[in-house]
Amino acid sequence: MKTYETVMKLALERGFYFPSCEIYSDALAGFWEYGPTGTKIKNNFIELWRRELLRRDDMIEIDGSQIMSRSVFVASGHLDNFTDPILKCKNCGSTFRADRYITEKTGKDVPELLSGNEIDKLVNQYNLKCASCKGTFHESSRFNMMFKVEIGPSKEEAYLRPETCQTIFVDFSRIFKTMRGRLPLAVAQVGKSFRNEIAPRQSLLRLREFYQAEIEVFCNPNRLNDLPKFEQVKDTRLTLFIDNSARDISAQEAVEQGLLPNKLVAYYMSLLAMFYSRTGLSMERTRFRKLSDDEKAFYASTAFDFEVETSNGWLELVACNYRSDYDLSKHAAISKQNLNVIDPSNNTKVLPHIFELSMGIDRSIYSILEHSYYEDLESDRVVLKLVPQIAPILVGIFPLVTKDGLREKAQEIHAMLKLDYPVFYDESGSIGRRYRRLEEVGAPFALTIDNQTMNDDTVTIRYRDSMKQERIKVSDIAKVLDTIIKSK
RNA sequence: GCGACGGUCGUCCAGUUUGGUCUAGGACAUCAGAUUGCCAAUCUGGUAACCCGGGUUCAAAUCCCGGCCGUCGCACCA
Repeated sequence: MKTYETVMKLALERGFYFPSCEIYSDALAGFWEYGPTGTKIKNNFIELWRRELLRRDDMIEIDGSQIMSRSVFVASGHLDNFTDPILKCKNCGSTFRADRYITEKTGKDVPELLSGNEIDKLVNQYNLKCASCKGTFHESSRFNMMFKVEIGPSKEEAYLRPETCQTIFVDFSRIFKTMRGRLPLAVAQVGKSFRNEIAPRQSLLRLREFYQAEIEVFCNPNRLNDLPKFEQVKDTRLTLFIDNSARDISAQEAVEQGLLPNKLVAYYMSLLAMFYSRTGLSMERTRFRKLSDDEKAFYASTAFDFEVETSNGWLELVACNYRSDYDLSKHAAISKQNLNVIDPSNNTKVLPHIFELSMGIDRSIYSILEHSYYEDLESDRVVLKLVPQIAPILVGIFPLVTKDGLREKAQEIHAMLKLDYPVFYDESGSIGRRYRRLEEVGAPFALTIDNQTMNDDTVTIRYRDSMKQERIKVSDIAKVLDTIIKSK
């Protein structure tokens, strides 16, 4: 059974990921490290993302700061909207989201942005008590999910970014000019974001410090259906989950039937689906779920979550948000910069709208591991069926025995390949044991150097999933590996 | 953040009820040597742990208190 526990166990045993600072007893929840194997998988995932999304669509990529000034988050709305009013019980310490709690108890609609004084007044007026123990509340306070940092000796107020996209927004003007941009322009970034989660849980699934890969598509809102390259993806099958029912539909039909608002949104959602299908996720266990109004982020006008089914239920991997001009208009207003650009197709000035694909990398890695985990009961083995592009090791190189010159021959082949391919040399233990160890970390191939190698310069290549073996020439190894890696 | 339960080698578990025999044991994994040589073979030897801090006691893995972490439930999830 592929469960969270079995994947977690493998991750700990094989160095995929593990808790941060674990040798100290005051290690904090919500922080995890990628070990050597996990780092390779993560890097491979990001490289595949670059290949299948950025290069395919000629996107540009930046790498921005993680600490950003206060004004950025005034403009983005995070200082207001990212802050929850909290009621804390004096007696048992239970905390409640103040606005929702008051609404729930009194039936009154309470705006989220109510001041602390007004909240305390309502609490007194209705004589609200703690739901757990009937205790009285402290004065209401605010909890901000952003990590605040102090810069320099004057302790200038700044924040760790809670989403990577803000750097793309604030850099937009310069990027557009220096890169001779034209709408639609997709700008991508991979990096860390930070959120002070109240209850981080389940290792990579809810972290306080986590990786995002975000793509922000700047577009002319009047030309969302003027997108010739949509032709390339119009037949892509998408699973749309709307109003509690799933439908499998082509990108073109989805636009025609109004399930997706326009070609631009459909185009990028199609690219995203194509990318994930290459990571080894089981696509029949994924869907784009349309968010209802009360689920949407405060900046989104249309929102789909790309979700994957795991042993814990459906998990959000990617937020696909049509953010309209929310971000650029706010940044333009607060920074007093003009962020309009010219659309040369009709020489009009526009403030671009933004459609974003905001991917959670850590969750994606976990989901790929879980979907790849396979217990082969017949052969009594655990196999991680990672695709070659994601696997931390592409091929293991094993001398069948260490005598008769086989060790030296194997080391020679290893040296020949190691600069160009992720290979792994191993001569310890029986050959079967080495195969087992290799497939447990998802390596799809093994090359075995045997006595015949010494006579005719061929090796066996063993396929992880079928356990079948073939002989290939040593001089052909690179060609065979290239074919595998570069397969479409 | 609240509540319940839990935390012992890399992993899984025994030991805690009833403090002493625990100098903490086993299995798997791992390392070295021997032997074998195409699917986790065998033998020998080794490395390796009581979450942290305080308390009770002649004596603490074991009892008590606090912290941290984990699982689950509630709440939260921009």
